[in-house]
Amino acid sequence: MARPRKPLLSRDRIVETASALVDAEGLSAVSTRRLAAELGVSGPSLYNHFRTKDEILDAVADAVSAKVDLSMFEEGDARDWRTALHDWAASYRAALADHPNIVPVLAQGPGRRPAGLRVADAVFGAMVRAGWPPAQATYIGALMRYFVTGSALGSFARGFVDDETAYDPADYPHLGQAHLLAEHRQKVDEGAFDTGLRALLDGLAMQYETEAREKRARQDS
Amino acid sequence: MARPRKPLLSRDRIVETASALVDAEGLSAVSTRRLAAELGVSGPSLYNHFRTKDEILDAVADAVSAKVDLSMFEEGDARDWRTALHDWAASYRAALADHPNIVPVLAQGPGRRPAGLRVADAVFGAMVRAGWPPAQATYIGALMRYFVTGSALGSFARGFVDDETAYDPADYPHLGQAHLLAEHRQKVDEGAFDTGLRALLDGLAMQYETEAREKRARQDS
DNA sequence: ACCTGAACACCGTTCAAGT
DNA sequence: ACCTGAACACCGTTCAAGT
Repeated sequence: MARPRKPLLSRDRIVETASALVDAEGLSAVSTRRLAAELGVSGPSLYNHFRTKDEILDAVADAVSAKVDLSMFEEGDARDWRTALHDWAASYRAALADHPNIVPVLAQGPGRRPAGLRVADAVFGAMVRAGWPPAQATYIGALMRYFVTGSALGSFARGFVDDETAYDPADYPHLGQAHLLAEHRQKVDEGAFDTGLRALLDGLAMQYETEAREKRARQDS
Repeated sequence: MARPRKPLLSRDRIVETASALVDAEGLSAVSTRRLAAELGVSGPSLYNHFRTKDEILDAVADAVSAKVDLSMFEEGDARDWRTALHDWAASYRAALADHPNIVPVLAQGPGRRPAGLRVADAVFGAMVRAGWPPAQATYIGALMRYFVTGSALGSFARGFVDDETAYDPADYPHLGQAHLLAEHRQKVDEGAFDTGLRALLDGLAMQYETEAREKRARQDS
């Protein structure tokens, strides 16, 4: 066969197929041979388009980052910083929840992934524009990512086992209902996420007020 | 050689050696053959002590969970829930920071790992005792874990590249200083963690006060 | 019970060969 | 430029054989 006159592969087609495979069967199902088979080519062909398998997975992760809504951070948007942060976090979480198997890659940080960097850039810029000092704006981008990726990676309920015998009351006196969590997992995950997000935003608002008060005091003196 | 009269291996020795290997060279350095070589045996020997390689990594992760301080959640401890949560989060984060390479395993949730379950049990029990409704206590255990594991996994600064050319100002207008982050990474990570933890605890304290007020109102009527 | 070597069905990646 | 098969140096795991 050798070289076809029209390329069989493209970066986009590889990423699409890899994404579908990750979603359907998990990260561990992605081997270069398996992915190539899915694409109708032989394993080494992929290396004409990506340098390593990790680069392919990075591209899959970045495609998820690209789906995160950033419109609330645009200059003209009417939302205040707190609402913007809330809406962004919700969109971020929804994007990860749609593709939970790739979250371990995403959670490591943006690295060189363009969409991941775009997210970091947008939130930092918007927080500075809203009056946060640059150092605090950096912290906010980081801590929000901690929380959102942590929640997507370690889905609380999925992290417990659906097996009553796993939780001996002698060992874990308070976990009597833990095996039920798998049942309610969606409710628990949502409740924990909403509670945590509200707490974070309430707490940040308090710090913002404190800073504003101090700034006014400095100007008055 | 065959069977020696005194076993060459034990679960503890395997976990210790695997931990050292993970710390020194990362998760990907742990293959059953490599680990066995490190222990002076052949690869399949490990299967007399663990059913799978994943079970070994789970045990390595659980050894880290076992180092998390839980004394603040004991019945006799004088710390209030907010201080307890703060001190626990700090100890949790320190334990993970000592062994960053195993965090991806830990972040997936406690599963069947005894020390991980003990942590979940302790925080849930203490929050209920402090007056939180059980559903909220569950959420608190979950959201704190989201934040702590998220921060350990996705160390913000490590997630950026130490390379100025990676951040074209045309693409990322606000990331001009991003390549400097690697330098300050410890400061950024600590600042983001401290800021986020304080915000979370401030926000939770607000919710606690609201609940307490509502409870008083119900009792007065 | 606990170790061994051989074997099975895989991996990621390189490379010369083909068009 | 873009695909191929062959090859290299690995994997996790099973299993019969040894004591």
